[in-house]
Amino acid sequence: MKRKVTLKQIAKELDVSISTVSKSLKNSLEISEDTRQKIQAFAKLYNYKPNNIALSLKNRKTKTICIIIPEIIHHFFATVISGVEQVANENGYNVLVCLSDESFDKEVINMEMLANGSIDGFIMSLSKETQQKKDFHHIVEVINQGMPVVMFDRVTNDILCDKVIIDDNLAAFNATQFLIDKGFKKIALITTVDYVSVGKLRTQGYIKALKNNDMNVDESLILRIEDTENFETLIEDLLTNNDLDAVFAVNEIFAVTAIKLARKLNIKVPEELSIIGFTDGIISKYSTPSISTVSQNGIKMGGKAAKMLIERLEAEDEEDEQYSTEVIETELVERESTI
Amino acid sequence: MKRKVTLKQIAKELDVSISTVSKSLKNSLEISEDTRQKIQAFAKLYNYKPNNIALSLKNRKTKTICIIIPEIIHHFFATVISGVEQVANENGYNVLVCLSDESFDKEVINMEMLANGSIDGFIMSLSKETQQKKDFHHIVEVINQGMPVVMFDRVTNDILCDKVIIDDNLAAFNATQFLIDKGFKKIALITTVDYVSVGKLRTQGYIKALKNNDMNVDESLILRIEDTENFETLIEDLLTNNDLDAVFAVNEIFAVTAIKLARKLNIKVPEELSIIGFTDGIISKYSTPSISTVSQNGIKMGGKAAKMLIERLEAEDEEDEQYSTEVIETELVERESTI
DNA sequence: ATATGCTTCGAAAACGTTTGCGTGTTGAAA
DNA sequence: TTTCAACACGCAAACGTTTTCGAAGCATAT
Repeated sequence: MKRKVTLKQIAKELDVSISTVSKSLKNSLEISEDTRQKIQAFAKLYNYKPNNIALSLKNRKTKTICIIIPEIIHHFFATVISGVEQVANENGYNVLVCLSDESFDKEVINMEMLANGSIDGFIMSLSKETQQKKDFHHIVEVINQGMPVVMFDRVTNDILCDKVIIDDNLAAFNATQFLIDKGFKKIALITTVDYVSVGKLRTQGYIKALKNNDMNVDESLILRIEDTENFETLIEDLLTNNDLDAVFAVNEIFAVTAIKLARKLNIKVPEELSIIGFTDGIISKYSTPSISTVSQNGIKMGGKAAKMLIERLEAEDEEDEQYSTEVIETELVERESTI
Repeated sequence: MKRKVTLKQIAKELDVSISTVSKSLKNSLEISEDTRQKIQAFAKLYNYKPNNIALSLKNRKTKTICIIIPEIIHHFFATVISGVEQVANENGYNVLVCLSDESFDKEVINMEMLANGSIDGFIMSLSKETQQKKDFHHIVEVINQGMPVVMFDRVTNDILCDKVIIDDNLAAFNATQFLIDKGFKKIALITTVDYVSVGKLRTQGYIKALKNNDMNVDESLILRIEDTENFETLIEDLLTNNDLDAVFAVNEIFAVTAIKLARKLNIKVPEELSIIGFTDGIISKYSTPSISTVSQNGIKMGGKAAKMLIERLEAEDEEDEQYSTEVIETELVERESTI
C-alpha cells in the first residue's frame, strides 16, 4: 500500500527543489528541457496527481457545488440532480448531495456545515418545514458571506438570488383549461396545503382557469392535503360524494391514487373520469391507465441551475448583483387518463 | 458582503498570536480565563467557523465519502443514497454523489478525479460497461493507495474489498419456488444478459428452483434482454407464443411491461397469469395491479455500506485486511399480481 | 540570592500546492 | 579581462489550521 506521492517526495528523490518540480510539471519554460523531462517521467512513473485539498486551500475554491433537496426518492428531484451533475461535470465541478428530509433543522445544519469553505456554492429547493416557518436566515447568511445560491422549484420571494422555476400557475392554468376545453364541468383539484409554494401556485392556476371561463369555484371540489394525513380516504370521499368529470392533481402520487380509487369505486378512467397529474415521473408512465401530466423537465432545470451557479462562480467581477429568474417551459403530455 | 473571518484576522484584531486564538477557541487551559473569554466572545460576534479545507489538509482527511452509482433515477439507487446519507451524516460525513451513467469511462474519470485527497473513501455499484469489460484497474489502484472501497449490489469477485449485497440467487430461487408452490408449471423468466452480475445470479436462482422441483428448464421461456434493444416486442412475443402460467421478472420495468402487455393481449393478471418482479420500488406499488416483488431494502444496504466504510476509515490500525461481505435479507412482498 | 516551578503566551513547523522574485552560473559580446 | 544577458533553479510566502516546544514573567521554596 504505497501512499500518494507528493511534490516534496519527488523533489527529494530527484534532489531538486519543490518549486522546480512544480514548474516542471506545468511545463514552465523557466526549467530546462532536460530536468523537465526527467521530472515528468518520474512523476508519471509514480502516478503523481496534485492533491486537490491543497489546491482548494490555495485557490480558495473547491470546484464542488452542493445541491440540497428535500427528498431524493422523489423522481423529480432525482432528475434534477442528474441534470446538475451533468453540467457540473462538464465544467469540472463535483456535486455534493444533501437531503433535508423536509426538515428545517437539517437544512440549516447542512448549510452551516458546508459554508465554511467546503464548497463554492449551493443549489437548493426548500424543505416544506422551511417554507412553513418562513425562516430563511441560514440562506441569507450564506449569501452575505459571498457564496452564491441558486434556488429551484420550491423558491421564495423573500430571498434575492438566482432562481430556476417553472410557471406553476400557468402550467396549472393550461392543464385546467385543457380539461375545460374537453367540455368537463365538474373539475376537482387535489392539491397540497398552501404553504408549499408550488402547490399554492398550481391551485391559483386552477382557480384562474375556472374563473376565466366563467365557471364558479366550488371549494368542496378542492382538496388540500396535509402531508401527514391519510389522504386516501380524503380522495375516496371526494370521488364518492361528487359526480366528477375530471380531476387535476398537483403531483403523481395524488393522481395515481385517484386512479386506483376510481377503479375501486367502479368509475372508469378515462371514459367516466379524466385525470391529469403533475410531474412527468415514472409512475405516470407505468400506471394503468398511464397518466396525462404536466411535464416539468427536471434534467433541464438542474442543468440550468448548475449553469447559472457556475457562471456566477466564474464571473470574477462579483459586484453585478443582477439576479435572474429562469422559467423552464412545461408541456402537457397526453396519455391514457384523459379522453 | 463580509468575507469569512479567519484566525489570523482575529489575532490581529485582538493583538495576540494565532496560536493563542486557536487554543482559546478550543478552551485550552494553557490560556488564561480572561483572554479565552475575550477571544471567544469576539469569535462568536464575528461568527467564526474554522475553514474545513484547511482542516482537511492538516488532518489528511476530508470527512467526505463518495458514492458512485450507475443511475440516480433508478429508485433502488436513490434509496441506497438515502441510506448512505443518513448514516454518513450521523457520523459527521458528507456524501458526494457521482453518476457513471453505466459508462466505464465516467466511472474511471470520477474515481481518478476524487482519489487525490478529495474524499476519504468510496461506496460504489459497478456500471454495466465495467461489468462487461471486466476491467477493474481503477478500483484496484484506489485500493492500493490505501483508500477504502465498499461495493454494493453490483459487485465482482475480482476485487477484494468490503461488500454489501443481497443473495440474488436465493431470492430468485425463493420467488420461483413461490410460483411453483402455487402449482404453476410454465414459468417464464425475463432477465438481463449475463454480464450484469445480479441478472446472472437471479437467472441461476430461477434455474435452480426449477431443477430442484424436477421441472425441466425450457430455454425458450428465458428471455435475456440486452439493454439497448426494444424489449417490449420481445416480451410480447414471449407472452404470445407460450401459454404461460407465471412470469418472474428480474426488475420492475420488465415486470410492469409484462403486465401492460398482458392486458393488451387480453391475458388477465393475476387470474390467468401471475407475475413477480424484483426491487420493491415505486412502480410495483402503484402499478395496476400492484406487483408482487422481491424487496431489496436499499436504505438498509446503503446504511450498512456507509457503516462499513466509516468503520474502516476510523480504524487507525489499518493492517487488518479482513474484508467482509454483508448480505442483506430480502423479502417477498405479495401484492395483486400473484394469485 | 539562587533555584525551581507554574502560568501564560508566541514562534514555528506541518499539511501540499503555486508563484514572484532573487541568485548563481554560463556564455558571449565589448 | 570585464560586463551583461540569458538561463536554470531555489527561497519563501501564501492559503488556514493545529500543536509542539520554548520562553518570558512571576511567585515560591531553598
